Amino acid sequence: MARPVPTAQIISVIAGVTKSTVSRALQGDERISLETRQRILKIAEKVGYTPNAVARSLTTKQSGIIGYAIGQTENVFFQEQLERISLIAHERNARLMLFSIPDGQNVTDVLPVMLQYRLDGCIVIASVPITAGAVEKCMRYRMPLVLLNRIGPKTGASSVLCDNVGGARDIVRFLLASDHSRIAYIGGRPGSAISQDRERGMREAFDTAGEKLYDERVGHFTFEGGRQAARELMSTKARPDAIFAANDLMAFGAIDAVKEIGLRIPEDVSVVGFDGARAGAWPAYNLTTMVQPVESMFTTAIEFVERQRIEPLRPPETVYIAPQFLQRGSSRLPKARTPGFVGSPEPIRKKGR
Amino acid sequence: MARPVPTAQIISVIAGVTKSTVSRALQGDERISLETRQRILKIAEKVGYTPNAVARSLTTKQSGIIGYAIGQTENVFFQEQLERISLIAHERNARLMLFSIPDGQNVTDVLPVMLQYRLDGCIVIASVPITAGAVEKCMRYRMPLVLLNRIGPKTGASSVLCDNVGGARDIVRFLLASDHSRIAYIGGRPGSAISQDRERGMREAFDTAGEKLYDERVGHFTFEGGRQAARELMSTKARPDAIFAANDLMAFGAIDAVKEIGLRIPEDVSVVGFDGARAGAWPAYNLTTMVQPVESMFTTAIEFVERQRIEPLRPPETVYIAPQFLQRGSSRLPKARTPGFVGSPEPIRKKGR
DNA sequence: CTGAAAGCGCTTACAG
DNA sequence: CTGAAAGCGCTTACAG
Repeated sequence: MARPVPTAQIISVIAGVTKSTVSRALQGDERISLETRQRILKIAEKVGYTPNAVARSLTTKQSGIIGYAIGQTENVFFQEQLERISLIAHERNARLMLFSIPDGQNVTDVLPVMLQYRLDGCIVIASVPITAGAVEKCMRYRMPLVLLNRIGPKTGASSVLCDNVGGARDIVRFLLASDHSRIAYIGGRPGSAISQDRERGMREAFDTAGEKLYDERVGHFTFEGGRQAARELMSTKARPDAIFAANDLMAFGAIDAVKEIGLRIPEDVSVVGFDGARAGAWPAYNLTTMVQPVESMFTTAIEFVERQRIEPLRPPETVYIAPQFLQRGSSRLPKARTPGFVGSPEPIRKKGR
Repeated sequence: MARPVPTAQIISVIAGVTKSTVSRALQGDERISLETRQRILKIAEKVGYTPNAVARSLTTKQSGIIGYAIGQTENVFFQEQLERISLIAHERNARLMLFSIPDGQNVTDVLPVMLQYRLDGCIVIASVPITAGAVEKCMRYRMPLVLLNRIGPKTGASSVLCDNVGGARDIVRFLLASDHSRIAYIGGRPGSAISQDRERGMREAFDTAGEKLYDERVGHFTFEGGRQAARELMSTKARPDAIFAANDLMAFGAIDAVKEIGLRIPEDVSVVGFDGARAGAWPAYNLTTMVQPVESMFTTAIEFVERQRIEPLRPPETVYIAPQFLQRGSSRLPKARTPGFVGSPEPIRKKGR
């Protein structure tokens, strides 16, 4: 009943070999005779042996655990993806340890715990503040750090970004190509890197096209922010005929605001977001958006952790991955197919900027 | 530059004591003289020492890690809460290791990994299937198992549940008290425990009141299911004047369906959900709902893990925690305040049923 | 093909 | 008040 949890030691006794042999056999080491290996496997199976990962970690100096730091943000996009992300990690033989950073705190506050567990690395989403000191400490402890959607302070951390600049640019190009002439923009949190990148892409697209942004507001990436912004935008005499919100959450708020005023989407105004949040698929929103390539972003992040672990002197890397345009019903179709605009570019990767 | 990660060993050398003393000093052991303790603390600080939790786990046989198994469900309610949940865990000095169970798999499929890490326990949300075999294996490995929102197979796992029966009952009572006479119900996934509990509460309330359920459909807990169900319900000659959906996601779908038909909420029909999902706060939904007491549910789950670890022979426990009614705009107000209905019961706990 | 030994970095009875 | 020693359950050069 209360029999002890089986160890390699007891298997070795049963098999009449040493635990070295058991350890090797369990790892499928070819140097152990097939006969012995099979015998040991069988015994392990029978006693219900499960290797102790803690002990293994101690000797191999690999925990097999990657930290994943999420922030207390209202924009739950990356939380929505968590099951996917966790699955991707497990497929790559990594476990995810979750760290939730409360508002007002930053990575430094949980760093001690991360370090204690000797994590193989840590992935930090954009909404979590990080300091140069934290990056340095991670380097000292050789814990690879991968930042999502932003470049870190000091060059000690790798970065995996959605191509926010390019994505925003494509959205504006799409809106222009679909005969919108009064395009308004709702920006995110002014300080944030994502916000700045998306805004830059947006402006570049207008410049390139020789067109002008019609109006703009700041929505702080929140639902209410987007709602309020849209309310203001739509209350002018000559209303915009398109709203590009820097994230989906604000776009949802904007759509609700537009409907509250009694206007129709997309007949009176097109609304486009950025992210690919779930609720965008709901009929109430049916949101045209630029989908972040979560799958490849996360796979890449884990690869970065892995590489850095194997090759500690390898310099940190940065990669941009193209988002995918998803056209739904919240935006007007182009009157005529404009060959200039490519709807859904292949998700290509580009190094550097 | 490439200086090694400091250990208790090197601190002991610097301090001129043994590592036993260092270990004790760092734990604040009163038996070590204050002078020595402070000296060691200072040195630890200076060299940037971080204890190795892996090594500690090996000796203490406590990993400090709790598994958290989530399913591949469309209903992201518990995913939305993940940052809260992770925070609660950290506050109680536990780390969360995430396990994502793909559709069609169950806990058994990830159990080996959970066991390998010698988790202090594992919390499993209701959407993840679990077998009696898995429960047994956890017991053999003395890994406490806590099930959320359902009772496990065999009595080897503890359970923490939202009082789904009582919550559903209160919703029906509320609807009856607010002068609805044709109340329809959209059920969840027929096989699921949550679904059955909520349905039972619903029926009990009608029986007790001597009233009858007007109509019903099955929505499988999905957005589309709720939408389709509502579409059908509302296309009858004498439409329901209230819809109670067994979860918020279906309620969202139902609301969209109702609006698509051109009807108003709550004037033409009240819609009430169950869960307390974020989107319920958005103006598009503004959903009256029964909020699951996530905070206390999770705190309790961690406490259960903790207790069972300390006292392995302690029998598994089951607790029901009252949800909290949240009235928003999707439901009609009672014509007259009915003293019979208590809107927001205090979140009380009751043992057993 | 297998074993004996050392070691990973801690903690904790047992002494003194 | 502190130390010497054993042990947690593995892995992995080094031998043979």
